Order: sequence, then structure tokens, then C-alpha cells
Amino acid sequence: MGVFSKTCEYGIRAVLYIAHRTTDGSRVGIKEIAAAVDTPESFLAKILQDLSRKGVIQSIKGPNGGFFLETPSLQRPLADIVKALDGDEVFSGCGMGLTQCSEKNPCPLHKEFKKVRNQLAHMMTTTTIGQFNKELLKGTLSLKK
Amino acid sequence: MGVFSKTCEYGIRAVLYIAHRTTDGSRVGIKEIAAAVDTPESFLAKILQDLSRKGVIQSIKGPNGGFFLETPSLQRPLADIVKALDGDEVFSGCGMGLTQCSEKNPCPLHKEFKKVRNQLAHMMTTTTIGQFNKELLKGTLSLKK
DNA sequence: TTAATAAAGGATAAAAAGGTCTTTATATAC
DNA sequence: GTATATAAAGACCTTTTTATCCTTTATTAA
Repeated sequence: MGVFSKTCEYGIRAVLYIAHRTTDGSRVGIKEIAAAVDTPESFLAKILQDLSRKGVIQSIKGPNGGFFLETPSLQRPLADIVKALDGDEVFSGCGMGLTQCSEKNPCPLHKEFKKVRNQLAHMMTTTTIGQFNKELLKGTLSLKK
Repeated sequence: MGVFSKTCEYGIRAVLYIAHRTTDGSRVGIKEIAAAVDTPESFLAKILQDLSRKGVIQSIKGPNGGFFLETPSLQRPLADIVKALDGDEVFSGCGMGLTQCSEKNPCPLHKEFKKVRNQLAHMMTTTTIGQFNKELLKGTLSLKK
């Protein structure tokens, strides 16, 4: 088990792919996306459908349709993808699974785990969906395997 | 989904409980442990059985038997519990699920995610199983709910 | 208006995680 | 030895996650 679910891993990869492939208002189809980020096509379709319903990405049906990102969407943090797919437990939950864990009623790991959580949250909220576009176009960053 | 699996969350809580309850060579039974850390009893039994087989904790059957920790076990890092139950993907895996992700073939998050991972790994390898015993005895730290 | 295209939606299946129960093995006390 | 207490082991069951497939709906273009 990684930090994020498979659903979320696939989602992040797909959204970053869509971001750098559609800067010009064009759209990209599920087949191409799934191949490019190496995920099961119909499972990814469900995930993108979900992200589209939640407004993280945009989509249009029919010929020349597909998935794309409106310009403002490129400024959104990656954390939005995670929250949409996995919820925000990973950013706020107790490391040992205690629901009542807090400053007043801390678990043994509370203080230290909070630092890690916060660093993860900070990283995912300051990183935007669009910020890797140049490097993805250059091919210096990978989205598959 | 949190950072660790339920199995692992339960395991950590149980081991810390055993640690502070058995410093004098005594043992503690599954019933008491499960109640104290608020987990399903027979599921926790499986988890402790696994940790015992792997040498993270010790156990003895029969009357006055139960789970306990040999003195050296108290010095082991919490990371050992995580590795035994969840493997070490959480400490070393790619944030986006790429198996080939590396310095030479990095995913977009590689550099930043590595910092988070390393902080988590550092925290869990420098924290020992026995280090919370005093506070647990005092009752200033919580292991349930 | 029709045909083609592509995502949305729904039903289902397979695999993994989470959880329960019963039996067996082992240690202790009498 | 016998009875008893306790963890180990194994067989199950349930829920969630991961995954597939088929039908419907929306859009476009001819």
C-alpha cells in the first residue's frame, strides 16, 4: 500500500497528462490517456468521470470530444485531486487510526506524525496541476511505469 | 485511507500497549490488549500472531501465557512493525505509483515526495517501541478511540 | 436526419483488506 | 496424567477496492 490509493495514483497521472496535452483548448480521449499513463482504460474512465463531475477536470462528449482542463483548472493544487478521490484523511488523520487524537488527547505519534502530514499537505497544496507542463512536453518527467 | 493500513494501525497500538504493560517480564493476554487499544479481538489476534512469527514481539501459550516484549525488542524502531505488516512501500514507493520512478526517470512529484517519505521513514526509524512507556503509564498518551 | 464518435452511467466480477469462528497445540497447575 | 488457560492455525465470511463490460446520452459532421 502506498500513501495514496490506486484510484488516486491513476487520477493524478491522468490529470497531469491531460494538463500538458490540452493547453491549446484541444481535448484528449480516454484511450490515449490510459495508454499514456499505463492504467486500465475503463477503470480510468470511471475515475475521470468522477473528477469531471466534481469539477476538477472538464469533458465534452461526441466527435472531437474528450477530456481537457480550463485555464483556471491548471492553477488548482494537486491536493484537490487527492481530496476528490481519497478524501482528506491522508492530510489530517491520526497515524495510528485514532479518531479522537488531538493536542489534548494525543496518540504517541501525534506530534511527529503531524509534521509529516503537514509537509505532505503543504507540498500537495503548493504544487499545481499545470506546473509540470513544460517538462512533460520536453519528456524529462515520466507518467508511466 | 490513512497512511498505514488498519492492520498496521492496530498493530502499532497493540505493540505499544504490550510494551508498557510487560516491562517486568509479565505477559498480557489478547483480550486485555484488544480492549485497551479498541480493536476487534480476533483480528488483532491474527496480527499479533504474525508479529510474533516475525520476531517483533514474543508470546507464550498456556496459563499465565500471553504476549510480551524481550528487553532488546523495546529498542526496535516502530518502522519494524510497519515493515512487518505493510511492507516498506510506504517508506520507499513512488507517490504516483510508478515502479520505475527514480532519479534518472523521475515522476513529477519525485523530488518533493521523496522528502516526505524520508521524513516519515526517519521518524519511524528513530522512534522506538519502548520510548513511550513512561507516558503511557502516566496516562498522558492515548492508544484508543 | 442519420451515422459516427466519445463520455456517462449502470451492472457485474475479481481481488484484496478487514473481520469472525472453530479447532489444535502448548504450557501450567493440580 | 488430567484439566485448564492461552496463543496458533486454518477455514470461513464481509466489505472495500480495483477492474470490466455493456447500454445510454450528448455532440458533431456529413
